[in-house]
Amino acid sequence: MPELPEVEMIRQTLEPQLKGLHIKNVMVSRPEVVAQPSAGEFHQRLIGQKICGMGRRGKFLKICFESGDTVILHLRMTGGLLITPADYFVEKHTHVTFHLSDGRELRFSDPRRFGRFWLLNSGEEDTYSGVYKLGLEPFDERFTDKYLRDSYGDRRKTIKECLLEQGIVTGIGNIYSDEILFTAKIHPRRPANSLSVKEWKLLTETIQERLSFFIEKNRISPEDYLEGKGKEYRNTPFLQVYGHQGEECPVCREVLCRTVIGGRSSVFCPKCQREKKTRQARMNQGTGKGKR
DNA sequence: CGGCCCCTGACG
DNA sequence: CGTCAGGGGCCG
Repeated sequence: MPELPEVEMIRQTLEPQLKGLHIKNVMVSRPEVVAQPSAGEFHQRLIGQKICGMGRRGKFLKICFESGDTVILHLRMTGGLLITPADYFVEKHTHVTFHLSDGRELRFSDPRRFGRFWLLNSGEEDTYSGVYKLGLEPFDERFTDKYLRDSYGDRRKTIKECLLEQGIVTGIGNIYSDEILFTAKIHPRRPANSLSVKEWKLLTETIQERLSFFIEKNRISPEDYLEGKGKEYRNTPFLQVYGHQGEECPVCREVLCRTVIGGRSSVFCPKCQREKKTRQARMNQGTGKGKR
């Protein structure tokens, strides 16, 4: 469920609270959520470790320990991480509980059980979690319009599906791909190789602008985070198209359409995001009109 | 590549 | 009851 802005919000909210604490115990009630190593080893190896920070890579969260060991976590669709007092109501589907040295608990809950943990030893190469397959962070200085164009420019695949891949640029999911393409006025079904140089540039800028915007909108206090059980995100009031099919486009008032692309529900404005270029647009491009 | 799978819960 | 869900891996 969470995409880059939500995962970043979780990291920013939890890191200051976890930093410096020790793991007193680890309870795993659903061993299958620990992908690597075995749940037993996961438990044993984490006891006594001191947390020195948290990180994020794409939609993966990392908990870093002073020993150099790292816990990697992917929340997938419905996973949530919550720091609670020990006597706090235990949510249904709580699969992993870390007992912390300040008496509180770090709890992982996930109704659908798609979320996964990995534990890497200090210096161990990560060949399990999938982090190694990820492309650039959208805020990496190497992430440029040229990079996107060079990576995708020859693909016939739809631009929406390209954005959902994590191997070129990472962190964009189904909601933000729709939001980004709407803002950039690019139809989600456009083949990647049909985008102009200008559109690649606009798309690159829009990816960074929209993700920054939603990271800002997601900022939350630890109290509100606990209140919302770590799964209540603040971005929804600011979504312009996702979930708004059948409603008016906030820009042109045309009715927003829903379709399925790559098996994923996609919402777009048929007027702002033209699938085919209009005769006028082709003429403008052909004559170089609008340039300079 | 598309299609299916992993799961539970919300909603029509 | 069927369908869908903001993710991703695997299989033919």
